[in-house]
Amino acid sequence: MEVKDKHIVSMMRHQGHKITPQRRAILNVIARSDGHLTPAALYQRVKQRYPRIGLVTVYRTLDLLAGLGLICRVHTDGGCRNYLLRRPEEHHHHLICSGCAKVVDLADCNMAAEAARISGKTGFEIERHLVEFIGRCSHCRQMALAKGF
Amino acid sequence: MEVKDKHIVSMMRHQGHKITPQRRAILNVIARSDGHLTPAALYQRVKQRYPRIGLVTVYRTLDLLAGLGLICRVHTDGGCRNYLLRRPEEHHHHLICSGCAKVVDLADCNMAAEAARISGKTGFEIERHLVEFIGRCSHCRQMALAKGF
DNA sequence: CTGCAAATGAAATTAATTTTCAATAAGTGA
DNA sequence: TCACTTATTGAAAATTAATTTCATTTGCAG
Repeated sequence: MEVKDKHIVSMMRHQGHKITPQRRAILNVIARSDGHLTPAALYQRVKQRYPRIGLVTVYRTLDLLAGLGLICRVHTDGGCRNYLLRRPEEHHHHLICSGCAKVVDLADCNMAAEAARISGKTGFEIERHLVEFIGRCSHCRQMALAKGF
Repeated sequence: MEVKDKHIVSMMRHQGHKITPQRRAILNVIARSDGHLTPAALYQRVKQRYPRIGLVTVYRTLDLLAGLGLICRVHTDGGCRNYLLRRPEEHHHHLICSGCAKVVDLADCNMAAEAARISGKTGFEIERHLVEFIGRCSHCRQMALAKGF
């Protein structure tokens, strides 16, 4: 049981969640993967070390871990299904309102220097990147003010 | 028919794809949305102006448009289902290998100044952001060299 | 050790996505 | 304008993904 695992376990306990062998098995597989996993992939892997596990437990545990901020989502393999028109032809970033879901395009990207720095540091050859900012637009902010929040 | 729509239509034609009224209707709805749309949401909206459309046509058209780079994906509403352990507790970015799917955490974020600049420019109050770099790790690059590519 | 409530998983259900295949129609060339 | 070819469509079916139901199990506090 690694230090990181122990930390996660104590965080879950602190939030009032029980530590079951299924949750340990799931956590183990996630922690030992150096890449990213879909629910189905995770289920296959967990089943090898804990064959009696149910798929629904995997989904539940992922939701729990995500809700507690103990796992991250990654987005780069094209499986996400939330779309908008590509308005600028050139490379751009997105600014998305958490209130009304409006998307603003941000055309001036200045990540080249950062990508080069990361490249030098990690040995990766960086092909592309994605950047999203999330916040409340001026309209949603005004609405919140008008409501007296 | 707006200029942008015309441009998209000619790109599709140039790639050998036919321009059907269904595709026009879908493109219209996407273009007029200032936010992002799931397949189901898009289908509901398209159906209002083109009631005979099939759901599968929506899926196919989205795949076509995404493949041609004419639409973008956005990721910030929590619906994406590709996970990895949250290794650094503090805020971090991800560097993902397009060859082996390995994920490297990038802990030093320097987007605060950029976020403030965007905030001043757009009136948004920015709450958070996400950044992913995609490229090939040194191992995959070596494998490609070893194969003679 | 006991009791309670959270957690589990099989089965069923719902939701999302894709395939099949007959019919339709976009677009080209004459 | 017409005929032809092949891409595209959509209903129905199928597959895959995700969630719910509910009886049973079990983690953990006292």
